[in-house]
Amino acid sequence: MSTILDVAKIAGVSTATVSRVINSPDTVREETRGKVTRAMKTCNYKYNALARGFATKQSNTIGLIIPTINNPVFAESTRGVQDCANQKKIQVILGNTYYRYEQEESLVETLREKQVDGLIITTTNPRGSILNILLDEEFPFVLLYSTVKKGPLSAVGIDNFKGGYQATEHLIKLGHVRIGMVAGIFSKSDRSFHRWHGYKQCLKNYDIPYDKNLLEQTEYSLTGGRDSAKKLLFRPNPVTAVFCSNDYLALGAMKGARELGLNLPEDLSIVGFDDIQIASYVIPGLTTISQPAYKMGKLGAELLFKRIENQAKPEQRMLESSLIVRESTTRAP
Amino acid sequence: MSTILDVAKIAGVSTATVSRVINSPDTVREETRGKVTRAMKTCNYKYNALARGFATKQSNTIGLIIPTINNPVFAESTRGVQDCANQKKIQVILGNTYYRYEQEESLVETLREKQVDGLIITTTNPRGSILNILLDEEFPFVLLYSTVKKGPLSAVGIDNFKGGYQATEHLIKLGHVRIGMVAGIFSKSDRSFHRWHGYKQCLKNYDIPYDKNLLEQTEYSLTGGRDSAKKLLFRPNPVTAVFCSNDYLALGAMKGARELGLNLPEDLSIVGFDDIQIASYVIPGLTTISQPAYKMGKLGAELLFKRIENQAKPEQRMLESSLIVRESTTRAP
DNA sequence: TATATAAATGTAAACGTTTACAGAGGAAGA
DNA sequence: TCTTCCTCTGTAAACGTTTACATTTATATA
Repeated sequence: MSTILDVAKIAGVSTATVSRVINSPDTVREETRGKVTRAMKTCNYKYNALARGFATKQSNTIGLIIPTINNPVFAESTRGVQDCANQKKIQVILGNTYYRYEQEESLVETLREKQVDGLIITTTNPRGSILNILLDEEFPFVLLYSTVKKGPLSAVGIDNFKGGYQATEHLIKLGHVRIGMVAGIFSKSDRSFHRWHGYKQCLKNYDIPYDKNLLEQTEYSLTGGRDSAKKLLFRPNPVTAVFCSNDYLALGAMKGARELGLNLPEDLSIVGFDDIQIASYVIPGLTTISQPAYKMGKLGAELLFKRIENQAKPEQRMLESSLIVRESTTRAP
Repeated sequence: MSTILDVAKIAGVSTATVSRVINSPDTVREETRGKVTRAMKTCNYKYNALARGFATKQSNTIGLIIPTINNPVFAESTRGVQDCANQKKIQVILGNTYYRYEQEESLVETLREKQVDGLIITTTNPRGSILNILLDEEFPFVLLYSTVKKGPLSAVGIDNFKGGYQATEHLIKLGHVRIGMVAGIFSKSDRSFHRWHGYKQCLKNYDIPYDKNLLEQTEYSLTGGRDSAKKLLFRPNPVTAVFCSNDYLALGAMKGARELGLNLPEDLSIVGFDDIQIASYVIPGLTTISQPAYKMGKLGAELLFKRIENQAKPEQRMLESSLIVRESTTRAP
């Protein structure tokens, strides 16, 4: 592989000049520039961005840490991050934690060793120690799908409490009283925890006693949703509605209910969370809380770059989420 | 940030020794090793993998190029690649082409500048020039979801022709004659092209005349599937069954059919392709051709690493795909 | 104890850029 | 003509590792 030095020799200039035609062409005389570009062609020169990164201490690479790319919501925000980064000629290294905090820690470490310029993290545990370490060492990062609303760190998220509240209120207004919730494992997803809080608070505000037997916690998966829904339907005095902490759980719940011979939505109303694309294509269409995943990723990336570039102040951004009513919810029997 | 040199000074050894405790601890005396590790702690040493990459010309990074992470199939194989890579302490940089070949070319270039050790590509155009360039320059890469069956390049894929054939045969055996196909744009997806060939060949083998009006080509999306299905249903002498080139199209087609008031599967049988997770959770369950996406990613990565490590011979691997019959297909009316 | 061998460590160059600084040359102003 | 100021280019050090080779130290053998 040829280097800048080879090019320089062929063109009869110094390496500095070659570097300049690459990085700031306007500072070199047109004639010289021509010589250099021609020399590049003749020796089939390939730029070495790694060497540049080494020299400048800027890798032009960021790390993106998410629970799992399998979840369409995270896939969507990943696109947002990538699209924003690629515009700036920055690459993104992707890592899945599978909702395991140790994995998150080790990813952060590896990515920092790789000298990423910054990190975008959908954390599994906002009170974990890595975030503090990153803060202490003033390493640029921003939280995605964040539940933190203030403090010295950059974050973008939605109001999960409100989302949970809205979902529950919608069901209550349809006359439901036995409202179950299928949630993620709280220790693995703070978001789920906040949604549950919204659910609880809403019940309280409408004078419906909270029944802890109507909470099922499970892995974020279709099967998890299916099995949990079945459990809730087997309880004495079973639920007539469930609020699921995400759409995959909700889709699973639909399946579970049908496997028990129920008609949807007459026998069971279901609300999801996320508004993934497929939610509107399923029958009955899934009522859900929509959150702007792509935008979240894009905004997160923008925030990060601002932070990397001008040491901007950390800020938290709350995006709008909203209830989308489709056919999976109906009046209580 | 402290460097190996700082550590060396504190520990009273040379940088070579420090490097050795990092890379081959067993070659340094236990006592020295102790001194060094302690020195690392005291100055909070952080390893610089970028510098290493620069020195060794091995970035321990690979590039993964896919059409779009939005498609669950590609998300799944991305996981396969990542899981395999991370085991080897290798990171993966992800890039989406959005089915645009120029984007693919530019991604390859950028990633190579970043000195990735190899590439895994789900190409949009197997006859494009980049592949040949990569081959010429002996750059390690492997094709995923590949349609090439022989030649000097590494590739893993399934038999798309056979898949298309099986899907069609299934419909024919159910008595369908007016069988439409909703495919991707052939110039953007060779896979779709091969599936269509399988479809055509099968019709021929069963003496059903091929009607070019029953082919709809569209973007790979839910909306694309919906709109195309509607078009096919509005044809004179409309279809009683459609074979869709992927599950998203099929899910879209379901929606389209229902929007026209049809009952599924009685009025329209639908076959998809991919067997994405949601396919079995939808009502009616989607009959589809399953392909082992995770395995494909994993195998692709393994092949790549073998190639990087021991200059192994290129090889093509064909994985098994199979027809999964669910409820979305039934006898012709 | 002397020698041969093996194990542990050090020396210094190399990897391919960038960039602060210096220098050359030319134009413009006095 | 001399000075000043630009514009363009060159020089050389720096970035943080690795690694071939040389050297020292320890161990085994006679």
